[in-house]
Amino acid sequence: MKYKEFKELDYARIASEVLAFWNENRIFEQSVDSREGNPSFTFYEGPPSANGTPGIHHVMARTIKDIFCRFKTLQGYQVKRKGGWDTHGLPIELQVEKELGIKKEDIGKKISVEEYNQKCREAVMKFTDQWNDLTQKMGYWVDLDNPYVTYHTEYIETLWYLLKQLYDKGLLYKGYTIQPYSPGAGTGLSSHELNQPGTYKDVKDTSVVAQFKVKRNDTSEKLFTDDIPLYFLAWTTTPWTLPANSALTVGKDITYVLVNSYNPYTFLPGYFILAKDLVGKYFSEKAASLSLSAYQPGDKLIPWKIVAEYKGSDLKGIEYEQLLPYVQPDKPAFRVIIGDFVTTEDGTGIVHTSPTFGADDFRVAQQNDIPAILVTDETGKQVPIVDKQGRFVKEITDFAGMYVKNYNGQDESAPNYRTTDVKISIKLKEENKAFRVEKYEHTYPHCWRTDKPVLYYPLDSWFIRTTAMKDRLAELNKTINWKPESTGTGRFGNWLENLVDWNLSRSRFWGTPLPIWKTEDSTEEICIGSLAELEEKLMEAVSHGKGILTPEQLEKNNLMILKINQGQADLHRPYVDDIVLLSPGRRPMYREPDLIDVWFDSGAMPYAQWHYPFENKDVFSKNFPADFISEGVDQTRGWFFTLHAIAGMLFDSVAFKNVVSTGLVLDKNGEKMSKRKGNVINPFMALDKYGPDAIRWYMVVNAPPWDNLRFNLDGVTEVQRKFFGTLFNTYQFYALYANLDDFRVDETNIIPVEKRPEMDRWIISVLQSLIQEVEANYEDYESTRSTRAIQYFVTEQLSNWYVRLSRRRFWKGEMTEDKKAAFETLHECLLVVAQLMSPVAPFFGEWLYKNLTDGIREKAVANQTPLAPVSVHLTDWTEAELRLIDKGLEERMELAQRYSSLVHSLRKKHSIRVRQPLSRILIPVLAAEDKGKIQGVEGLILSEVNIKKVEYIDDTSGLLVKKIKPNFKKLGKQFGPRMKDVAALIAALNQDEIRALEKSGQFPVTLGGETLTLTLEDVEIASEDIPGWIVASEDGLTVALDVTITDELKKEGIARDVVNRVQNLRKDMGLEVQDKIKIDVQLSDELVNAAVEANREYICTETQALELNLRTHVENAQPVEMEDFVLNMKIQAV
RNA sequence: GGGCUUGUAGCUCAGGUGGUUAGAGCGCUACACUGAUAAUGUAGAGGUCCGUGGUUCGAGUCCACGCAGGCCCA
Repeated sequence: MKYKEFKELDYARIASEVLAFWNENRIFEQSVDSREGNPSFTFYEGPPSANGTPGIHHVMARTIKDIFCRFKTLQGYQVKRKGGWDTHGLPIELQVEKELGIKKEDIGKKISVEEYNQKCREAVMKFTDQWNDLTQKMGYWVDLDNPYVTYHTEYIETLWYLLKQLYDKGLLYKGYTIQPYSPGAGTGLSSHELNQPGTYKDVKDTSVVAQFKVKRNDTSEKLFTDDIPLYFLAWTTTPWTLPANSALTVGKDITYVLVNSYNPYTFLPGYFILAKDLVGKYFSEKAASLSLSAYQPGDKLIPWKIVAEYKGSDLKGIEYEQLLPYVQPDKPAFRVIIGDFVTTEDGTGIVHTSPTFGADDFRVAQQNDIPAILVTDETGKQVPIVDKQGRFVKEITDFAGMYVKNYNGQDESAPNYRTTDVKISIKLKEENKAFRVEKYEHTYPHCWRTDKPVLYYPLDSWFIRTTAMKDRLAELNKTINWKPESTGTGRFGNWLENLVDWNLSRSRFWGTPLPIWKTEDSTEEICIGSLAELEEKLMEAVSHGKGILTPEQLEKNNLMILKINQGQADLHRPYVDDIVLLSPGRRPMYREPDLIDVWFDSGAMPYAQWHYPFENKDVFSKNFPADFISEGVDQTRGWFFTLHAIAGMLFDSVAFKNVVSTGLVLDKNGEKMSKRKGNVINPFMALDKYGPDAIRWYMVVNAPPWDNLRFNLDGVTEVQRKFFGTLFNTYQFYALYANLDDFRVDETNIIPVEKRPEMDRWIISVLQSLIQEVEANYEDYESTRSTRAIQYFVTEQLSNWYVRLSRRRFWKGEMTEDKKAAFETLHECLLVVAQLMSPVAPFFGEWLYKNLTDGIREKAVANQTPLAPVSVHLTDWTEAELRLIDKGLEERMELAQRYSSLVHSLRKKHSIRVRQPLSRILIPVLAAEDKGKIQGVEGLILSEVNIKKVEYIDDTSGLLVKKIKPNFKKLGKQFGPRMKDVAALIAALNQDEIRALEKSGQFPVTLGGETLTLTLEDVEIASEDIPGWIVASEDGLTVALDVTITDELKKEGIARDVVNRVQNLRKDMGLEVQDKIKIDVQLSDELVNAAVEANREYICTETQALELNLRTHVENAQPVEMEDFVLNMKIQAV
């Protein structure tokens, strides 16, 4: 059986053939099954949502996932990869709304919740086919036959189990969150709704700089100098929130000043505290020089003076008197706290903080244990001082019942119309509590349905008390290996440090319902943790509920019991909403209407994918935590966090040990891909046109995966040409000559590496180093470094050096030991490359492996050798054989490459073509060992650059001109500031002095009267010149070339030219490599004739010519352009 | 506004712990080489290493402050 040869490299064909092979032989399944009993390597698949079409960035993310799973499989681990689908959530709901042409409030009215959810269920798997197609075509191995699906009842049951665990630990509670709220519409607004065009409008609001009077006590005493009162100045554009003030927030590093002046409305004296940068806004420059004591009430210019300066951190903890004391909080409040959101852009640098009416305020208050100002409503609930219609509650006596904004449609143009903000401002002015009141124009969000300003308002929500476990979560995070590290320590770590409770509630329809039932007065509640528990409670409700529950409720409960028994329970809305349970006090309990955040769904996949703990306990325990996960960096606070939080809180464990967060895929100009810009790259087109391997390889080799990738199809073409093209050609070369010789590698009869020629030992040595490097980098999740190393090896070392210099060995003569060694060496290199590359380029790696080994499979199977597996993905990782690494040899080969390059450059400079042989080069050697090294590769250099011999010249020849340079690294440390002088001294040494230094190893110099002894280590000496020769020199290597062309050399050059032209003619005639020919040359001038005559044998062997005749006239001869003449010749096949 | 991140040739990227001519590939120009090659070699053109300060004998590299892009969050 011959090695397969190919006309051209057809990426798409390779991909489709290999894919068919995998599917037919279930290679993926085998790659998992064949590792049964081995240690497992656990990977978690972050579930994609199949309601959208996959993009090119999914190819990126999945390539990274695939690489390490395949690599670990090669290493012998069993790597199960359960696929999954994320099926709940807002994007799906919005898409369905759009399809049906309805809005959120229509659900339950125009369409029943039941029908609506049915639509969502259908929509969510809409593009599953496309996703499966992509998975196949890109070669992503993941188990899609048994995926986990987040809307399945088993999945939800596990979620309920987990929620109940949290509930029982006291980590699930109901509280407030600040959300945009429209009193007019009576509903909260999602960020999506807030981003509708036209919601942000320019409005003029009354803004107030309020005076908060400092309480004089131990903490604040340092600020006082006399008995004049001190005030914090804080600015707000929403004066109606001032009765709800419970703290003032300052910036830690902002500078504040204490200004002595007077209130412009009451003319009373005071010290005012505000940010230094903003003094000019409130105190006139013209008044700065006026005397404070000369001030008369009513004066236009109010004198002022800065008397002290503080950092924000100095002010922390200082207490002040409540500004509008209508409602008292239940905990200590009214003090200065530190917040990261304070600026000195506008206002006073001190932020009025009311936890009920601002998200920042709420968060910073929570972090500092500042209570909100709340009142108790008629049902006994704690509520804010503004009700859901937008009116002040009765406790705000002076303003009770007033709308904080114009929500009741008052005529604003009426002559005595005053906004509530204005009324509050007047009160503050009168009470010496306002320092400035003015209109302020700014943009503010408005409800897109009512056109009224939005309020930021606290709404009921369920929270997971992540703050309770904050420290533990941060600690666990430190044990995770993040790639890149900064995402873990910075983006994720910093965020964990400032963690707030996880708001779990969503007021939607399609999602996992919160399994909590409550009595109407909230005094009794229950959290359900399993179907069994639900059934038990249902039975209880049914058997004791007569007369308490309505007949309809009882019937629905019965229906649910039936469904549970039939294994057909649907835990979605509206069915769960129909369930009414009984409390221990025998009162009806209704479900809390919220759904949970979809991120909880996906964060719970380690447990829910196995329906833990109801099933698969053993599978779970073997596969938790994950060894490896990978997703986009935008998941840091999404999936990465929810995985981490749930595992940390419930299992006191990390959820994953290694994580690669990938960057974004941008277009070639670094812009985000978007349909609008039309710069989106269709992944299916890209995979079809360029093949999956080139796309995958490009994505990895181009830049580390955590950097953003500028996806440029030209780059893919380059990878095709440069890497795959070269590798393909190298294989083709091997196949061509192996087939000619009918050669086949026999694993049981291989020439030991030690017995192969130096060239072979070199590439084998380099290959072992490559294996080490690639393995270490894969281990470290540095796939980019692995691919770069492989690419360098293939293009530079294997193809461009080993094959290029070894070609003759492959096509010359009969099968000899040397030829066999060459075949075996090249085979070995290609085989290892096939395996090393296979995690990244799984199709091409497979193709290469099979082409190299299919012909010897039977024998390999019979002998149970390493090549027995039918697929590269079933092979065992090739271990680097350290004994085969010969660093000395690698170093020598590098010398050969560098010297060759230098000689090439000399030839170029003097326009002497490489086919023209030259007699000699001179290489200066300063040390005997250098000479030895070069001699080892002398032959290679000579044949590469077409030179007859090397002559070495050493120091004693006296021919060398040397250059000396200080060793800055060493001397710099020693001499520091005097380094420049030392450098000058060294540069000034003459040839004799350098020689003296070299000879004795030391040389005295004087620096500023001090005698120093220079040693050889203090300097670098190189020979740079040989007088009278043409010389090239680079990085310490020097070579000189003798450019004399004797007649003899000239003739040889002509002969080589003849060979070249004959070869070209053969090619043109379409002859095969092994075809024999006959050459007739028409006599020409004497030199040419002599050249052909003298090199007859050489020409014949090179060109496979059986005879070469010089004739005075050749019929039908072809004129052939030579260097500086035309030769007529004829070639015939024989 | 905050956290993280990026900025080096026309393009894509390398440049441990600071050390004296800042590199590679692609692209461009010219010449050469080639019986595996869609390759390859040599040379040329192409750099304010984002800017400004600082530390240092010495900064692409360290520090500070900016500028510009990106992501996440407000």
